[in-house]
Amino acid sequence: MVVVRRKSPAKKKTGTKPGKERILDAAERLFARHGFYGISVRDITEEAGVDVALVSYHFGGKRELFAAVFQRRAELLNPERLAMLEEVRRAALPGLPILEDIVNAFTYPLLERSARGGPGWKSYFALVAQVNNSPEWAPVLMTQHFDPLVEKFIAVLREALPGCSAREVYWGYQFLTGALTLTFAETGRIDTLSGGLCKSSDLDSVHERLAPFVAAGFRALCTRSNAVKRR
Amino acid sequence: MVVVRRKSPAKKKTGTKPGKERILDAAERLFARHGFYGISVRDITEEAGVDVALVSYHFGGKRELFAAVFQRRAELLNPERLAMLEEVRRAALPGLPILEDIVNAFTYPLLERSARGGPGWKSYFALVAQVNNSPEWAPVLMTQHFDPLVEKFIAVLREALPGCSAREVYWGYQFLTGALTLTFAETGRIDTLSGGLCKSSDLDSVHERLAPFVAAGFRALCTRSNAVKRR
DNA sequence: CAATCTCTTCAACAGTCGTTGAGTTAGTAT
DNA sequence: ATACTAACTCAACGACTGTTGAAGAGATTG
Repeated sequence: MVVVRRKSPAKKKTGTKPGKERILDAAERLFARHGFYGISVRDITEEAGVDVALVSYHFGGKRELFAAVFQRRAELLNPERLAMLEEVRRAALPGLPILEDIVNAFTYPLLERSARGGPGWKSYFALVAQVNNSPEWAPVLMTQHFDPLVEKFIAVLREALPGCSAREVYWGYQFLTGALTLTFAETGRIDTLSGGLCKSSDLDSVHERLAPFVAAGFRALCTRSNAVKRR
Repeated sequence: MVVVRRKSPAKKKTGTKPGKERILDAAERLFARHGFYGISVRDITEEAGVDVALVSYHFGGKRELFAAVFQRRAELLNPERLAMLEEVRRAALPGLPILEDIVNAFTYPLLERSARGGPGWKSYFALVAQVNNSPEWAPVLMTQHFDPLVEKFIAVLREALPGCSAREVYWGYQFLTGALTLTFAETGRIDTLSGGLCKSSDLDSVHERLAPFVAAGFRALCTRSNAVKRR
């Protein structure tokens, strides 16, 4: 990528964060926009105001830095999502939770942080969007950091959809995660398409709409599969 | 990326295609997997069995090659999608087309070619998936090559959803395109998640399910927005 | 004090990057 | 035959790539 290079060596910026964290923050921002190969370690360390060699020192190499960026916030996120899922389940006892609440437990902690968690979270979810759609990275990073949680969600979804075949639930989950991650990419396309009526960054609007949309979709898949069976 | 380099200059492969087309084919395959920055022009020309300089000669540069790859099949695709949309509209006269048929006109030409159009088409849609989720490329390439068609689809969707506010339709379209493009990425994640029950490459399964899912989602958005208004 | 440790800087490495200009080939038009 | 052109090869350009080893700074520990 084209980046204006500082002529004099970039000294530490105003912040007093240690170099390791500054590198993670800068890498998050830049990887989110241009992907793993679109950014050099020098782009990152100059943005962070530290020496190039620190990437190898702290992380071992560029790939490991990428993995560390991906891991950092996943570890903060997943316990909260799991707790919210359990809470939804508990609150519905002795009955079963409704679909909309399950979907919300899956999406709300993400949408909330992307909307109001600060620029770091915003970048992070844009990065997740790219990784999730990459044949090269998704099988490694998404599977490693998110699949254990996803399996739990799908188990609860299946509980809430008795009589619905497992395949329908898996495909429904695929559509859900596709809709969600494109939202996180915030490419601004819906802004221009709608002539400014909708804004990519308006994640509250997404939060209002995604659960009803997806829940209705799940129910349609189930009635469809039952109709096919009945034939 | 790591690629085994041929020591002796790679001569033309068995095919007799002209170099320009061979470059487009190779670039499509490699860009789809590793993105624009993840592939060098030498990776491409060696895969194509032609000289490095031919990229600059035929296309002007690497970026222009990327744009040409993206454009080539978009031009073949969009007329067919538009014709199918018009056909759905005409067949419903004097009434309005049903949602499922509109969604199918949008998705079927894509899913059909990705499933049975050959490896070139498969790579192409995987590339579209990555571009659509990239803040760097989507505003340029997606907007340029697909937005005129998308606007027509959204216009017909609004006809078929009378009384539904425009914002709901735009958000519904966003969820649709997110679900669709993640499908095209074929990352294999649903395969491992489902323990082999579902396969990323099984686009017929997607074709059966996407229209019912999305149509139900659209309807849910509309009833939701009307419920909010009525308050 | 000296020893040790972590964090950081600096300079340099071998290799790869996209692009270019000059030259070759082959086919067509004049 | 000559001239022209499009398609292609070859060698090289300067810039940038990720990584490394040696050295230094500063705090902590013995």
